Amino acid sequence: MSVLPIGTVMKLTDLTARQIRYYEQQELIKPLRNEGNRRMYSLNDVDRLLEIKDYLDDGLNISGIREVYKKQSQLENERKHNLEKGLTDSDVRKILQDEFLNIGGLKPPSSSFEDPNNLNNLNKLNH
DNA sequence: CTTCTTACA
DNA sequence: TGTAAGCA
Repeated sequence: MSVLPIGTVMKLTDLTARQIRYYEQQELIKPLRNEGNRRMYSLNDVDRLLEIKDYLDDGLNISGIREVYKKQSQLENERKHNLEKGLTDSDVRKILQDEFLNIGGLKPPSSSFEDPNNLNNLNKLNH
């Protein structure tokens, strides 16, 4: 996956080597190293660098961007975790929607809440 | 020639 | 962030 030397990435992102290495220090990207200790970047690294430029333009600082990616991988893990329990994204949305309706007391136990299968899903979700 | 690390008028 | 130095 990682085959691009820093020189190529510089041209592709219009960033200086200094900046690219600095963002690595800040753990915004994690390029691999080849046998000669040279940094090798993937296309995903390039995309991320381009993203970082946009965030910087939007006024975010390094730590702010770090938090964005942190929360991002956080949600990513939750999604995977739910999938492991047999719940698709649409299942989760449906369950969450039913919860709101019932908490508000605006809707008596409906078909969905009395459905054994949905109760089972709720229990899994509240793990 | 390209990249790496370290350091700083 | 830029840039120079000394290696690899």
